[in-house]
Amino acid sequence: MTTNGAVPPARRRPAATAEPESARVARILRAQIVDGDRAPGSRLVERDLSAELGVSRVPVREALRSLVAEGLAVPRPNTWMTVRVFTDRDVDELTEVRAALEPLAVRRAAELRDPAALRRLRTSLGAQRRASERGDATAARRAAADFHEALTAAGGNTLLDEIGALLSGRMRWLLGQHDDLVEVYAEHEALYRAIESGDTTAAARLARSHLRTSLAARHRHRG
Amino acid sequence: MTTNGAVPPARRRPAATAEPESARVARILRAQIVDGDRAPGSRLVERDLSAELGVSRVPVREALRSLVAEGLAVPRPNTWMTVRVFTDRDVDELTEVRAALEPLAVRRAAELRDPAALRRLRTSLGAQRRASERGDATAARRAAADFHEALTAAGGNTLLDEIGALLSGRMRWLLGQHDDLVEVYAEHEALYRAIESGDTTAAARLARSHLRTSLAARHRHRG
DNA sequence: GCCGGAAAAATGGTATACCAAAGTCGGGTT
DNA sequence: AACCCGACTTTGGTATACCATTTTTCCGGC
Repeated sequence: MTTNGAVPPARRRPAATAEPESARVARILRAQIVDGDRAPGSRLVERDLSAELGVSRVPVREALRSLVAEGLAVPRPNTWMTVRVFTDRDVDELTEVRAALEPLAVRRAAELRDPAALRRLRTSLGAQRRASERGDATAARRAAADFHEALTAAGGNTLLDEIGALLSGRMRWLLGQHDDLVEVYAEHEALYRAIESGDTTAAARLARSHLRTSLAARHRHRG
Repeated sequence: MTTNGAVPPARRRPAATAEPESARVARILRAQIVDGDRAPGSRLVERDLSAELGVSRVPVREALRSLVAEGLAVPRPNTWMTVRVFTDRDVDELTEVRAALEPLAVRRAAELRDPAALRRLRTSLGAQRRASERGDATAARRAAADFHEALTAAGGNTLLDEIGALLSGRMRWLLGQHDDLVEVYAEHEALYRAIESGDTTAAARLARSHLRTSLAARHRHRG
């Protein structure tokens, strides 16, 4: 049911297979979900997605599993999955977990001050600044999410980073909910400076206040 | 290459399919790994496992993905996975994360005091007591791990519970490393009592000291 | 005997086709 | 209008085949 109706044995990727199809599919679907192209609650049907993306069911299955793990898709036994509908409670839970983990990661980052990690932080920070200056909300959100991922990575704790990956999808969705990009940027920059200067106390404190700010922004937006 | 050499079209599950095969396979492999039946570093080959467990490659793949997510298997691009070899650093990282999350879960559990959650805690606690009294180390470890999972669930935070599931495999492995079951049981019991009585402060404090104890036990064991 | 590289085997990734069980949905009945 | 039942849909599973890459084996040169 792919696009071929005449090609005999089918000649696929003639070149390098750097990234597995499943990863590519996951990336596409993830982007569509966090960008709102796929409405919360809408169906995610394996066969349909296979046809849409021109791959077989196998990689689609794998991709959907990943999305479930990231909390972006909700499976129901023997039926189609749906795009997750986030509730206020989900946000509260995410905030609670972030409040426990981010100060930890940030403190360790300020202790380590790993050059490569700092560089990565600077890169996403710069992208975020440029994007928010030219009013590109999507790019700014993406960069802000990148910054958060760079942050958990900078803590040097692989496990913490793994959990960060688990939270990544939710974070990107959350970032998509409020649009005070300038405020977010300012706080990220302050956070970066505290880390760069090795001020562990200030870094942890800023991480906590950053969390309060985003929570306040959300409440403001929802009345 | 399965086990059939004569069975014509193959007759599968004739009965209820309550649990997906992939989940069953994952459960089997997980148990084998944490119980040490599969040596750290040993190969996990899809085709071989398919044949061994009498299922096709698909559910085996899914199961292996789960194990990777739980940190019990390590994938290498385009080749077989291996059973994870845990290092001291892995333990330190796990401890760091647990130190951030468990006091949180335990404090919330003491606030909520949900009857069903308390019941579940009591159940695993009782199983742990009985197992350690009769010297059944494997059962005691299993019960101790169950207790920990019940603990994260008792916090009422779904996301926290999800992360708990992610750490579950590592936790079970870690529990398998030290054998002072009686000490672990005593601390779990104290923790339970603090939660049941709603003493949030004591609960959080006990969670932290429990962590210190298990870390000390490990150092003792490794000189 | 040892080393390095070519050939062979192993292995994951993907595609197709089918089947059975469970869930969904719509229409008819009361 | 609520309910029940049957047809359709969809997932989960199995079997088979093929390719590309990696791993292993083995053989000849040094």
